[in-house]
Formats: sequence, structure tokens, C-alpha cells
Amino acid sequence: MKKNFENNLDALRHTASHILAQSVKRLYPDTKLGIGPAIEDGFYYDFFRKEPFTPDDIKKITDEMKKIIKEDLKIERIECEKNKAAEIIKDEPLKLEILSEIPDEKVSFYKQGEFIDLCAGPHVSSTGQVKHFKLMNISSAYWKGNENRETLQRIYGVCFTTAEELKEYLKNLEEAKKRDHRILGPAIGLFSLHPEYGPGLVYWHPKGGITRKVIEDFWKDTHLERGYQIVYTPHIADISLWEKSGHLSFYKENMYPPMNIEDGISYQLKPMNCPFHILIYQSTLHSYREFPIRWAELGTVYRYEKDGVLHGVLRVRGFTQDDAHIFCRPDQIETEVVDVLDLVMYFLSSFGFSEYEIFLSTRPDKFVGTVENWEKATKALENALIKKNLQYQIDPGEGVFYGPKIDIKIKDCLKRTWQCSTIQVDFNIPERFGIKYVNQDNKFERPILIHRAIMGSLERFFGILIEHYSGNFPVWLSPVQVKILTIADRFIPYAEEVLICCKKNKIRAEIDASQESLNKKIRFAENEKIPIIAVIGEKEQLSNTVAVRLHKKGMVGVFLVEELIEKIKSIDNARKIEIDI
RNA sequence: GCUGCUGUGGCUCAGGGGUAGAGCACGUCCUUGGUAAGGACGGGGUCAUGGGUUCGAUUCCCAUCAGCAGCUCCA
Repeated sequence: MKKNFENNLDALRHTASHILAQSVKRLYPDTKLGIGPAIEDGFYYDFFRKEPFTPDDIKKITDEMKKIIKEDLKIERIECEKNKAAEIIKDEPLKLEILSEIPDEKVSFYKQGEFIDLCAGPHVSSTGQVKHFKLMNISSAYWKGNENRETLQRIYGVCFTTAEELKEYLKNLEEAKKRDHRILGPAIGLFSLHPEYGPGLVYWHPKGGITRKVIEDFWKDTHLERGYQIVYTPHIADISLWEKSGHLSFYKENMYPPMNIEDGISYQLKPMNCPFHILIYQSTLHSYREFPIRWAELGTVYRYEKDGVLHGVLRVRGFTQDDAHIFCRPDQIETEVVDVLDLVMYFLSSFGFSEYEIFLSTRPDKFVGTVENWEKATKALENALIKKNLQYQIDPGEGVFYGPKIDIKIKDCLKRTWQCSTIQVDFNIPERFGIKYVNQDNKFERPILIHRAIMGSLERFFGILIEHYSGNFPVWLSPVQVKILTIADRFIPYAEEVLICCKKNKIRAEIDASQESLNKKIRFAENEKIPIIAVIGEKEQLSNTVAVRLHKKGMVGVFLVEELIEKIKSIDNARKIEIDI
């Protein structure tokens, strides 16, 4: 039943894309057609046309689409032989290209009014059924996603069965815009970017800094509890290290150019931490008895990302990975991965992320290592997922060339997915560096290397957190947990006593001592998204209390200072997502 | 990197071929207020950068840089 509905919706969206193409052809007959599928939430159509579509054109195209919908043209499916099909689309070079790639003898067209398009379908039966759509934006797209081919103009639209769904969708977009970490982050003093001095490089302000410290402390404590050891490694190394690791050949386009120190000596800013951990490993001889060795590092790396892909703190050029490398025997992969999965779930759920999408990527066409090892490792990853009772999807052939991997995407409160965690087996690096251990028989053997990250990057994870919480962090992550407001200046000494009590108990508190009205101070504290506001006046001073107001919830009552502190401490220590006082 | 759009005080934005304007923020003063903006005054901009057109450019044109929406890629 549900599936059927989805198919109908896809057909509807697909038809909307044909209406778009028809409209464009009516208004700009010289435009050549690319492809126009239904996608999540809507549709797009790619066009080849020299002149760019302007926002004004989009208006005209929309109006024409509405006309086509009003005309309620019947949509018919026409099947014909390939040679006849070529005749029909002789003026559409891109369509002809598609036609030539279809192996079947017969192909299908869909026709509505004067418009006909090579298309497998399905479609709804008439154009009048498309009622609730909106053209969203224009972008460029390469023909067949190939950057060496023609650049096409892609017009995106959204389309739903009901007006409510469309409205809901647009409202969600608005909501997402309001949560945009690029606006919110700087607005509430978390971070800034200074693109004129280097795009994609993040400056953590004191408020962002304290939240980062909380995250880092939690991360380190958790890792130490779970048998990891913390290491620190340099940010640069002689270029020969990167030749040895292979990064200079397979990762070069993402690396900053080397720094020339003197003739024949170049240093390279690190895009990854693994070679450094390998060097630590190689600095002593290892026995199978030591395994598994788990080394974790919050390692800051630099990658020269293409400028068009940079996005706030979500996609940057300098970032800190919550990296770890596990050295183990082949037979330990499964249990290690089970532990990593357990750690990932524990860690992410502490931040309020409890919905995941998990992907197991298998061997690609180009790979290093043996098929047998790949299969064993892949099986170990899969077994681990099964043991943890996790739902996953297999991404065939999507593994990295050096080994199979598990990727975990988290879902935020707007149901958007973000890839954070990754667990990757690596057959390449151990080989390239020739790392080894001594087995039970006193023979050398090659260990398995597992790379893994939970947050992926602190910058990116922080950006996701900002959007997920819309800046309203849970108490344990909030840069300022309590804002102390006085009704009049003469209560500032008492406010300072309260502040000292908070600090003694490691509660992050601030006093707003500005000469503003209480209303204004509350407004500012609310806009700063501080979870707890403590108001102090005559009554509170006399009774050693504070009047407590929760962010967005308003007054909750008057509490003894120690009482409030105890409550905050317990919320903080339990890393509670919701405040309840 | 590609296509399009954009670039005006810290922020949001208005303006426009004759050397710039609002709100917020900031500063000073008055006000000492009980749960989302008390009041007055004031400082602050080479209008992204570099060329060109022009008597004259922040405004028009070109290039560069950066941002935005996507494409491709990715933590």
C-alpha cells in the first residue's frame, strides 16, 4: 500500500519535471533537453542552453507550467522501434545519446500535448494532476555527472500531493534556515570564519571553546575507560613520509602543497594522522600479546578542499579528527568492531542522536590486498553489526581501495542525515610501512589496522550539534549554563556570591551586570540561548535563593542556591538532554 | 574546480554616476527597574580588491578574491 503510494508520488513528480521541460521548450524552443527525474521531495530537469536562466525566467516558466497544468493535457505512452525513436528526437542530441545507450529494441516515449520525451515512465495520466509544486533553484550540473562533458542548467522543483505537504516542506526549509549554524554560531559567539585570511579555517571563540573542551574531555575520558591510549603527533612531517604512506600519489589533490625548508627538504602539512601512529608503532617491536593496541588522538589535519565545497564549519580545510587506530590480529577484527560500534552508539546517544543509518561498503573494482582478506574482513564487519543487532545496508563496491568500511550516519531533529562515524579496515598502510608483530611461533606477522572516528571532525560535529539543537544546547554542552541577572545594581554583591558558589561547583555561570532593565537582560539571555536564568532581587537576597527561569519555558520557581546547584550538577553529570528543574 | 547569483559600519539591510543612510550592536549620561527591547546623546564605513570607461565611479564594464545555491567530491 505504502509502496504504491510512493510510486504514485514519484510518477507525479516525474510528470512535474516533464511539465517543466514542456514549459521551457515553449518559452525557449532552442533549449536542448537533458534528463529530468523525480527525486526526493520533487524533481529536476537538466537543460542545455547558452543563456543562463534568470530568476525572472523561473517566474515565467512557473506561469507557463501552471498553464500546462490547467490545460490538463492527457499523457500517453508511446512505444516504438529505436530507429523511429531517433527520428522523433533528431533535434535533441543529448536524448539521442541516451537512446544509443539503451540496449532494448523498443523504447518508450511519453507525450503530453505538443511535448514528447524519451522516457521510461511512469507518469500520471494527465498534467492536471500536478497541483502543488514550486520551482526552487537553478544550478549547474555536468552531463552525466562528468566534469569533462557539457555543463547543463538544472532547474529544481518540489512537488507534493497536497498543499499542506508543500507548505510543510517550505516551512521545514525556513526552520532549517533559522538553525543554520553559519548564522547561529557567530551570532551566539561560538565561532567565526575569516575567509579573507583563509577560507575553511575555523576560529573557536571562548564560548565555542568551552563546549569543545567539554566534548574533548568526554571523548578522552570515554576512550581511556574503554582501553584506548591517548597519543599526540606533529602537524607536519618530511615529505618522504607521505611518499611512503602513498598519500602523495593517491591523496595529492587534497593536500596543501609542501613547504620547502631548504634544498631537497620539504615538509608536508598532514591531511591524515595514520602515518604518525604507524611511526609510533614502529618505534618498538610488538608482540601478539599486546594486541589489540588502541591509540586515539584528537588530531588536527589540513586538507585542501575545492573552494566550491566549503560550507561553514561542516566542510572545512582544517579540522580535528577524533581519530583512533587499532592494531590487532585478523581474528580480533570482529570483537574490536563490536566494541567500536558500542562506543559509537554510547557516545553519539549522549549528544541526543539516537537514530542512525548504517552502511557497509564492500570491495570496489580497484583495490589493494587479497580477495580472501577482503572477504574475511568484510565478514568480520558484518558479523559485528549483526552481533550488535544493528540494521544496516550494504553499499556494494563502495569501499575505499584499501579496505572495507562501516559508515554511520546520524539523523538530526529535522531528519537530515549526517555522516560522522566511520570504521575502516586498512590493508594498504601496514603493507606500505611493512609493520609487523611477533606471533606465538616467534614469527613475524602483519597486523590488521583499523581506522575509526566517531564524530569524524570536531568542527563538523559542532556544526551538526548547533543545527540539531538550534543553538539550544543541553546543559552539559551549553557554554554558559546559568546567567545570573540582578533586578538592580545593589544586588550585584549577592549575585557575585551566587556566581562563586556556581564556579566552586564547576557550573558555568555569568552575571549580566549591565545597566539594563530586567526585561532586556532576560531578552538577551534568551537570545543567547542560555538554558537557566537565575534572577536576583530583594526577596532572593534575603532568603539566600534565586528565582529560576528556564530557556523558552519561563519561570519555574524560587530555589535555594545550594538546591539549584545540586539540580544543575545532576543534570550536567547525567548529560541530560532535557532540562527539568 | 564548474554554472549562476551576491559583496555598502560588528550584524541585518536601504540607496544610488556628483565623495553615503536606517535598525540592532557599541560608547557616555540619565534611569535602579520583578520575568522577552526604559530614555537621551554620541563614535564608527577607502561602499571586497585591482584595472577600465568617465570631467567625476561606491554606483557602469572587466578581472581577482570571498560568500551563497547547486553540480562533482568528502570528515
